[in-house]
Amino acid sequence: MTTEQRVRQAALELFAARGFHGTGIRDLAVSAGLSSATLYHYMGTKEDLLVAIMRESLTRLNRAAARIAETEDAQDRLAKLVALHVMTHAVQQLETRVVDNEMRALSPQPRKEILKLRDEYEAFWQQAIENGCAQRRFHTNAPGVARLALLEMCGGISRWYSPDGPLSLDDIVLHYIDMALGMLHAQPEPGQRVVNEVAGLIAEIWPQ
Amino acid sequence: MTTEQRVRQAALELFAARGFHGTGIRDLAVSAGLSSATLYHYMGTKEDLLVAIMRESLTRLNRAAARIAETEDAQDRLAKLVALHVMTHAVQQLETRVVDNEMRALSPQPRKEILKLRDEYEAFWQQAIENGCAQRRFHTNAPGVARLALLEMCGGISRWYSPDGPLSLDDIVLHYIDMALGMLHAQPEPGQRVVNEVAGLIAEIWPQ
DNA sequence: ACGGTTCGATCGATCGATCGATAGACTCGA
DNA sequence: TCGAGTCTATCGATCGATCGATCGAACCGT
Repeated sequence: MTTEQRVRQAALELFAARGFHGTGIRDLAVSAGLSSATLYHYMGTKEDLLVAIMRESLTRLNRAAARIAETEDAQDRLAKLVALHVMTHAVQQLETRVVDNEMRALSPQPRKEILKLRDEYEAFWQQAIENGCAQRRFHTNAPGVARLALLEMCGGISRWYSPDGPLSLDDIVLHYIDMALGMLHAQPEPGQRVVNEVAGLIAEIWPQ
Repeated sequence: MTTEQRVRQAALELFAARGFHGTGIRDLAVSAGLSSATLYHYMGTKEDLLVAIMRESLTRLNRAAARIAETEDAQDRLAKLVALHVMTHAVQQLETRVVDNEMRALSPQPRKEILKLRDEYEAFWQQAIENGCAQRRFHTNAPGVARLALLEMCGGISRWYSPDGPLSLDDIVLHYIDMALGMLHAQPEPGQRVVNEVAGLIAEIWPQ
């Protein structure tokens, strides 16, 4: 791992655990194994570091969502979005926690950029829900409320998921798909096929 | 409004908007219309202020949930919990944002106390869900996952609700009840009666 | 000897918290 | 009624610590 990656990783862990304002430059330095001065050889300001973390996370999410948006079948498409959101919020837990909680720490200019990326992502959900409603596969009078409720429900997993829990991530994802389709009064969806597909997509977009 | 209440209100607004670590003593003082020294005549440490806000919010929530727990009918009981959670997270938006986001700012001792209150509250949900499953009114293989998903879904409203939105709060609550029962594959529940009941309960426990 | 890395020392600003002082309101014995 | 003593509320000044950030000098592989 390069030094820059170590800095990034340290920032990710500390921002997720203590928040942006709760993390000092010296904390970052200790965690990355550098002096606080050397830190500045690899990054700009502390805020630049935060923005870079958020930008990368949201950009990848959007890339994945754009691929999923090609799916024709309404249930499949929503199920894939749910799987993507739940799996990334579980596995890329630190990134998503930072994205979801530290938006307010951004100054106006970067905030605008990051908000645009987030809105772009939410639009994929809105389209998927409205598409399903138009096809009479989903039934809700308030697709906007449904979108917000779905996103909060699926994203919340980043607050509690642990790989050591009693259920496998696949099982959890299947439950979420079931609950999401239930929320929209849609026919249930077998699911495991969808989970496998999305897992492949994630492996492609979040390489290691 | 007493000075102490003004301090509390200023802290509530600033902690919710900028976070605990993002709020300085001098910010609090300006917002409360006092000098930073006078602030300490009305409060202990900054953390004491945070703990007091969290404790009051969670204590009230538990008092309301305990009353709802007396409800026999499973659908009614869950619908009431949903209504309570959604309405408080919408109306007492600042309090609930602070409770949900600033837990990590607490030092170990107060955190223990606050976590206990939160666990107490979540137990009411767990019991309501398991009770419904035992009566074959709800259908899920993972009541624990359902509880977490429901709480995140219902609590997320504190991130976006505004009284100026297109839907009335009552309508939103009805949608949430519908979605929650859908998630558990339960029979739908008329609902408005439940909303009115819970609104009365809230008015009793959060007086103004 | 050169360029990419590293760091100790330090900058001015701000942090949470405390100090002593002061002004006013109330209490109570003379 | 007066004055001494007490209590509450308030603030300017300031404490030591830490904040984010910068500097010049030293290090090191080539």
